[in-house]
Amino acid sequence: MTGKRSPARRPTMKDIARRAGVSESAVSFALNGRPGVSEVTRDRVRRVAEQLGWRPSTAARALSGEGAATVGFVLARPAGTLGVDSFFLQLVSGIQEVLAERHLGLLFQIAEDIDDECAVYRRWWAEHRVDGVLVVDPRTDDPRPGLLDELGLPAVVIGGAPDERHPGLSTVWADDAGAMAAVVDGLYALGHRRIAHIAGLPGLAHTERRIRTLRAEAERRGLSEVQSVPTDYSDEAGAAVTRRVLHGPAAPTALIYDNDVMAVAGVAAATELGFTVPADVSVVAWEDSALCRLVKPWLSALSRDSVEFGRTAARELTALLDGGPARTVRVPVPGLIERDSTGVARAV
Amino acid sequence: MTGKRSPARRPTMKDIARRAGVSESAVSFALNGRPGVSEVTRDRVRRVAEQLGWRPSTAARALSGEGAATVGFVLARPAGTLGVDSFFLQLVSGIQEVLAERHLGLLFQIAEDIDDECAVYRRWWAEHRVDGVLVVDPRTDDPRPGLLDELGLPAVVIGGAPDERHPGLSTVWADDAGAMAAVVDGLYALGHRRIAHIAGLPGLAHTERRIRTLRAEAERRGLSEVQSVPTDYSDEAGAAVTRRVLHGPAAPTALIYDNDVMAVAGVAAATELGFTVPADVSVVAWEDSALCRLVKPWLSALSRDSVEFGRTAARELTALLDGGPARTVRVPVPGLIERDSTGVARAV
DNA sequence: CGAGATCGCTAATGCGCTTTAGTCTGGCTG
DNA sequence: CAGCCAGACTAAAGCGCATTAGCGATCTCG
Repeated sequence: MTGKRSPARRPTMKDIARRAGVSESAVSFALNGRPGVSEVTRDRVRRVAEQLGWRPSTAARALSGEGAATVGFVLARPAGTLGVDSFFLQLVSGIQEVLAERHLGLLFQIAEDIDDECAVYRRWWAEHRVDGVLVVDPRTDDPRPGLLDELGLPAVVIGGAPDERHPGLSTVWADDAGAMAAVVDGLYALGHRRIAHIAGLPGLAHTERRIRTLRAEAERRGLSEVQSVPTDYSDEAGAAVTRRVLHGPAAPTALIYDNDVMAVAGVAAATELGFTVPADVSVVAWEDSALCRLVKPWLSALSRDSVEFGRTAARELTALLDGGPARTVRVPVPGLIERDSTGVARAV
Repeated sequence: MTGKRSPARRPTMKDIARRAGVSESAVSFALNGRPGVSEVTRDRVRRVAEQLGWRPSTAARALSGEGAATVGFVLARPAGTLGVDSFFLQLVSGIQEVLAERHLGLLFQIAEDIDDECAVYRRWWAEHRVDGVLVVDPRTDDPRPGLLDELGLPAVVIGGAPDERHPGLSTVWADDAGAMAAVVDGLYALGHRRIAHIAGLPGLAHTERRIRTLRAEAERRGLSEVQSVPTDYSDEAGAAVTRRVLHGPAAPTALIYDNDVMAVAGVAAATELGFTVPADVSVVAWEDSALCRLVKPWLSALSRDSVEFGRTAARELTALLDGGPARTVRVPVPGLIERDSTGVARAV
């Protein structure tokens, strides 16, 4: 009879205690660096632990009040728009890097929508699963900060503007208002006066922020033919909106897309309509990726270091878990990489 | 003095017991559907639990032998090639769907390389963090199945051919040998006799399988000018290899790319060299995605349902966790979606 | 009608760890 | 030399849950 699984019992502190000839408490003291044991004993215990390949059971640790050594990350996006941009994997990659150093786990979950996401937080909290969470895609009028405050779950909001109503949360964000201003500056300098902004999901804080900033920048320069059109980030939407705005006599001469996928789809759509990029219309993608250099012409894009963004967020969260104060930190404004899709505006 | 965080204590079974006027054990019996309490009491307890918003502490559960209610997923790929294809997020999305139903958490980690990945498994096991794991990117001569067997950690290998040496592991895979045969069939029928296969990472089981199958198919038809070139999946490699194989007098008339990104990069490279797709050279991408319809010409691609793939894998793992036997299940062979990048071979 | 089975429930134990409250020894002080 | 105290360590309790043993009360059947 072969057993179901080879047992391979994991060593516990009791095993260490026995082998080292001390009590379990001594082992605990020794391994956690607290006073109560002599240095000699501490060393011996450490050696035995290492030799046995001992690692603390997170379950037991969590149960005795130490926290779960895990942070949570929920992604609430329509299933269709999931794999399209590379931003999230890069972000997660950066997050991981920092968490791994401290042996913190990352509990990952995909949710249907924001209510579902809130339910996940509640469950995680009740189940004692996570010590803190990373929140992405902050919205205008977002229910999550309030909930997390209420639950007392440490959290850092990624990509949101600081929210003074929830001083318990940290925020890590890039000033896309500044980036938008820079883009408009550049386009204006090239002679563009009619600009369309194919925006992302309405309701997302940064979408609204970009739209607001664009409007403000336009007003500041007396441009009246500037518009923002929200989408769902999909390539279909990008193409459809492109066709729509390009239709008619006073078509924009510059298009700003809120992600790379839409930009690529938009270029294809524009080309089909007989527009040449950048001769007839300039294109800027808000998010750089391999994609931007996979198509012709190469896309000018706003580039940021998403991995570093993730690292920063994770660092803020660990600081919070260590009992530090909530902070608001700004990561560098995305920079415009000028490639082949932007040029001097066609003479009207 | 405002406390650091609002306490918001989570309810425990003791609270329920008190409110329902029964013992803790009765509560446990009631809530877990085991015999030992009357239906009346069970209902009452359930109601109280719900009203209190009680959820079992996974820590406590895990400690009392029930497992951690979590499965692990490690991604070991070079950081650069991380966000490029949409396969993983879709896979994870499918996995989630199944896990969420059973309230299983997904612990996600990115590793440097396969040794690092093994270390992660060891740690997870020792820390009692996961009940099972999902393994991707199986390799020829893979150390992971052996390790997982040794640790007694239930696991399902995603995308690997069945491995009779480790009967404890389940396997979920698509028969890409069959798919490759179908692709070659199609290309052959279109008159293609010289085919280049821009393959993925060498050492990955499915890369080797595809290469082997292609060779076999070529031999079967007496084609001598068929080659496979392994790459690192990056767009740069895709472009570089494309330029290389297209150079010279007997250039292939058909190119098979092991992912969508390389295919797109390859088309761009070929176009630069003066080749027209599909007039001069046909292109097939092994992995369909939005990307394939973002470029001109639209790419013919092998399409599979990655989300369903993930679902299937997760289902197998949960079956394993329930004590079921290890199984090998095949998901449907990817189907060739013929779009605009494949055509009749140019007359030689 | 009494012995055993069954039901509905409670008390107690253990999972692996942290932490508090001791215990004991040796050295130091007055 | 009694009295104290610091240092090194142990004993025990508790975290939230599952589980086993146990205990009356009711039921069943010979």
